Amino acid sequence: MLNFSASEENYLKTIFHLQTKDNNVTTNELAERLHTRPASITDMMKKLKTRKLVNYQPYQGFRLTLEGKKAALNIIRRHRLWEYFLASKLKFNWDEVHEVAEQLEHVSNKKLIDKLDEYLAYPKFDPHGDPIPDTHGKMETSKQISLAELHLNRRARICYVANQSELLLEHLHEKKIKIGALVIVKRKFSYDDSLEIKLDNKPALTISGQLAKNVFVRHG
Amino acid sequence: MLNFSASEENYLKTIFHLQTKDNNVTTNELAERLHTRPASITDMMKKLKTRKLVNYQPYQGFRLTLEGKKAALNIIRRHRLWEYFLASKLKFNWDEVHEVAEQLEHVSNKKLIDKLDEYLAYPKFDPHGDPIPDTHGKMETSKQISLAELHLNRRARICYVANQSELLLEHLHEKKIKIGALVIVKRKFSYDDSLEIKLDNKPALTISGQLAKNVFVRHG
DNA sequence: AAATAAATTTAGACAAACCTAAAAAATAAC
DNA sequence: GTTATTTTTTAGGTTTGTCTAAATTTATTT
Ligand SMILES: [Mn+2]
Ligand SMILES: [Mn+2]
Ligand SMILES: [Mn+2]
Ligand SMILES: [Mn+2]
Repeated sequence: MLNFSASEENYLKTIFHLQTKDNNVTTNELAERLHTRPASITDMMKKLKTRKLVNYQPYQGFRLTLEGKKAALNIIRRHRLWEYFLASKLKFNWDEVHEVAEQLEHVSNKKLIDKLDEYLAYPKFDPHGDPIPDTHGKMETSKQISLAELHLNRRARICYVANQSELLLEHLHEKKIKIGALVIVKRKFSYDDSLEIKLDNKPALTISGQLAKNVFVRHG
Repeated sequence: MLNFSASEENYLKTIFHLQTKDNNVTTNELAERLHTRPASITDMMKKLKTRKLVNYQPYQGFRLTLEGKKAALNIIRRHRLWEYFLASKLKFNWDEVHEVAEQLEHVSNKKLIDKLDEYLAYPKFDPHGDPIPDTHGKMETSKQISLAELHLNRRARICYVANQSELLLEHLHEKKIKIGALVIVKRKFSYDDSLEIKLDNKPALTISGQLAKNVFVRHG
């Protein structure tokens, strides 16, 4: 595994998070996410291309090569292991760990990370409910469950919406419920199966049992 | 506490280690220690001077201001706490921790370090026997003892030589025993009070009881 | 299909932290 | 007290990663 600068690592990691099966990442998208200017993205893409970490053709966007993906998973592994350490050992709140892990993830020493993993007893998920890649880049693809099935106080992420009718999508928009949001079920009312949930740590809101059955999450 | 770049932190820390009560640090000395060129040192001293972290007059060498010393102690605190963590929690060997701590020390987040300190139960010495500064920069000034008094297998550092006769100094030179070296007593022979010691983890050597009584160390 | 707008790339600069080679100052040797 | 040596500084470059402004390409409107 080669060595990357902190900047290169942040680019690789962020491209990984933005790219999907069928869509390349665009220059503006990445610039916004990294709080830099589009010109800087182009500069770095040229560099990462010569290092064979991204596939990139001018004006066509870019995506990680296999090499690039391996590197990104390694950085994500470090980030999430440190987040787990901060929460479980140092008693940080789960919403304070990200900022610190952003720095710790760039300390590159394989033995350090593997020993940390061992010390933490090989955790499978970070404090946000995101899966932690192992040494080989493999990670849990926790099965999807509906919000109705999610246990109380377990963090999960919204990943899918079933039965995507106009009305349902509109309703989700109203309630500001989005794919990728962090969700915690705080109370369950068996009277009508309604739920009190928290989204991205914002004030609680109540949703109907019907809605809960159509919103799917991963890891709870 | 202001924010420093990793480079600035390395300069500050190293000046702290090199400066003594009466001697300023010289350009060449620092360049050699940091594996850079003298010209780079001059560049950085100008910069640190404008930031009021060092006192520096061209050609006169330099030393830390009070501000600079405070900053340096903070970096040393981080370095040694991480070394302690790596050795005590992650089961690194004591001679592997320094390299990793060189990277971790630059992660600057006060809460992280204070929580780490708490988690480690406020250790007073790092795995090399060097004292760990507390939040205010205070640290143990472990009392000096002679090598003859040092317990078996306890790490200590040579800090002083009593009765500095020509012969003694020459003898120390022969045996390559230097101030600052890490020393561990591996065996004690009561027959003649001679000791078998290890210096800086190199092959063991034997020294006489007379020599041991005149070489002083801190922390065992 | 032309015109307009948006996205992206290029050109040219800049700061941080290095470097080499030359000049200047301080020390040491005659 | 000159001369020679060592130390330090200055001058001028380089690399990495950023930026702004202008040019170019692609996408969207009419
Ligand atoms: Mn995170
Ligand atoms: Mn992150
Ligand atoms: Mn160390
Ligand atoms: Mn140490």
